[in-house]
Amino acid sequence: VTTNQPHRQTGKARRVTLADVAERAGVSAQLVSLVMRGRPGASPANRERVLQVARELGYVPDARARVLRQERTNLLGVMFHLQQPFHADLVEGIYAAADAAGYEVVLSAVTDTRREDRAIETLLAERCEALILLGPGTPTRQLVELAARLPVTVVARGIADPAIDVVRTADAKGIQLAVDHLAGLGHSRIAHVDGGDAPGAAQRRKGYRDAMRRHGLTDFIQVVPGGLKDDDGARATRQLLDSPHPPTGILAFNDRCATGVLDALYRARLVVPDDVSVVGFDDTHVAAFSHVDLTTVRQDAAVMARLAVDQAVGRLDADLGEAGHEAVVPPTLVVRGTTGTPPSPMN
Amino acid sequence: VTTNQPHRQTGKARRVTLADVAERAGVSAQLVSLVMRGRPGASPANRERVLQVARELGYVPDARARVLRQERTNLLGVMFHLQQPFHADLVEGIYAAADAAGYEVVLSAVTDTRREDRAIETLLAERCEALILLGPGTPTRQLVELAARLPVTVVARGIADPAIDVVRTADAKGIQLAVDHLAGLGHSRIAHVDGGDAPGAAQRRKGYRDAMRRHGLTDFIQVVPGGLKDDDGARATRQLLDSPHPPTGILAFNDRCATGVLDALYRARLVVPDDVSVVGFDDTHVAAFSHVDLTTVRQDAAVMARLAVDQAVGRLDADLGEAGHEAVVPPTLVVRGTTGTPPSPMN
DNA sequence: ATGAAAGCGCTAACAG
DNA sequence: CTGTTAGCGCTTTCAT
Repeated sequence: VTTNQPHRQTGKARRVTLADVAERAGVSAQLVSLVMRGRPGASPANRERVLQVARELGYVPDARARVLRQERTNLLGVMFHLQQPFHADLVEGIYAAADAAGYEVVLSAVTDTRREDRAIETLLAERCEALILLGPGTPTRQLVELAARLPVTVVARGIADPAIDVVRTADAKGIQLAVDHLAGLGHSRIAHVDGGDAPGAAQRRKGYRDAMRRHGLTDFIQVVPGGLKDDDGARATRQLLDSPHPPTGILAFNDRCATGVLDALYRARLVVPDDVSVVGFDDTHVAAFSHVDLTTVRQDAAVMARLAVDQAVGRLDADLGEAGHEAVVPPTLVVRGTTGTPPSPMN
Repeated sequence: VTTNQPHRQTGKARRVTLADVAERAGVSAQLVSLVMRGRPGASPANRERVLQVARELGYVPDARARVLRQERTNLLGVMFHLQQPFHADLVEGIYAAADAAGYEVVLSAVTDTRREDRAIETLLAERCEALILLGPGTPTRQLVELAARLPVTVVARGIADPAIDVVRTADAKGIQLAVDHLAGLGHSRIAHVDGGDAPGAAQRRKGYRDAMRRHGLTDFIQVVPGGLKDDDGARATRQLLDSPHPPTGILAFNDRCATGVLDALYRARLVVPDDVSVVGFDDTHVAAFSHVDLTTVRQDAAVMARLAVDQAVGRLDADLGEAGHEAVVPPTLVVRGTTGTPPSPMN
């Protein structure tokens, strides 16, 4: 039934409450509460009647009052970075997993003008029972303090503290896959444009060095300072091209960095993959863009999201004990069009 | 002060309340409330003392209880699509603008598994005073019903109903800029890969046709069915290349569609912009990726975000009257590397 | 400048 | 199956 009031109400318009529904339906408030939550304890006739009236009145239960009253809030707080495509994939998975576990998700974004501490504070104020932090840059010390208040799961960043649960990709393993792939194609001069102090960067550097050694390519190890953005990749690549023996293969810290690498190569009139092969990391949809067609190391967002929710819910519902849990998700290599055999097979 | 309890509390651990702070500080709860909100009415000594105790106890005010009690909630609900980069830009701007206007932002994402109606319902349950919906696909009829309950601002989709406020880019104007640009370079065969029934698609189609006529290119008008994704652009492009007189310029519905266009051209061994020029729409950071280097029509997310917040807040705080407001933001053309003079200047 | 009392909308615990 | 009572943590109103 459409209400025919003046169609713009003021912000102060009174909300339809549970009591309104009860009165109109001629039952107690308690009964309405049960019906709205889909709990047993109401006769079919009454249930039907209540739902009918609620619909008529446009009643929407007040989530805030509900949470205030309940012992448990069933709220999972998620902090994410708005400008990271990979976080969008994770949040999507978290919504699904939380739903399945019977939890609500409260989102709090980090932007240029809204820092992580602010985002976390909001989540605490909203009475979240546990926090899932995506790629936090907050110092470990502060995260540990936070974990003394409520369960904290960190995703996509390794934290070596037992107070905190972690879900991360096996970064070293991922970059090893990339090295194996290029070495298998016959590449020797394989360079790594790193991620500085970004989450996972240290592990990827180490994984790169180890893999190179395993392939007997110790002498060709070359790590240049990069970063998370395309500019970083482009800058690093120009530096690589200036060296006496430029690499025939480049492993970028992430996909975005890799696009910068591709651009710098392109501008230097080099052909990918004929002259130089390039591998990214993440498999964001940028990589899948057919125009970019980037060979990359794929992180499985859906699995990571589910594991993060499992850990948080596990702390809340079951008793996972005191020790911190670390879930390491194996990455996979997605071979696309930016990798091939090196120009001269024998160096 | 670090608490030295067993470091993982259970989910049922009691929260620190305002009353706890009051007791510990030896003052009334009311006084603590004033101090925490930074309102006048407390002596400097007491204020200092309360803040000190609050910090010691790790007290965080309960946003839900606060909202429940207050007449006004000062909450702005924002629905956005998690997988749309342009929405991320908008949300970022909305956070900033809301902050400046003294409002809190409640985020509700739309994903593959979480539909728009669910996202909106959550926002209502959270007691948001007004809603800002980014690129909603929800039928106009339902949006109008919603607007009978609370102020609704729709961003990036034109709604022709006075009940709803709208902020949108001047889509027709944007595509006209693109046509002007290509025509100015000497192009005649300029085709448009459209967006079907996506928000703004109809306006862009019309803008394209009008602009072509103005340039005396009526005979060259060619609209092919496209879509929002790169696959759509690639498919449409293959269709264009099959025609007897393929275009020398292609206007894609958006940046992502344009990357598909670029890919199809590339695979057909055509050189951009020497053989064909391509223009996108949105100026998402994909476009700015130096590797893609796409000439595109830029929508100003920051301005649109501020206008959306202004409209919502205007409805709440001031009285903007009953009429729906429509803010149309002028787009700008960003010329990059995918456009140039056509292969044969004449014809 | 400070305190006491009431109540926001809801659900938990109990009584019928 | 239904109704009553109390109270979640906070802010408002009124009194001091």
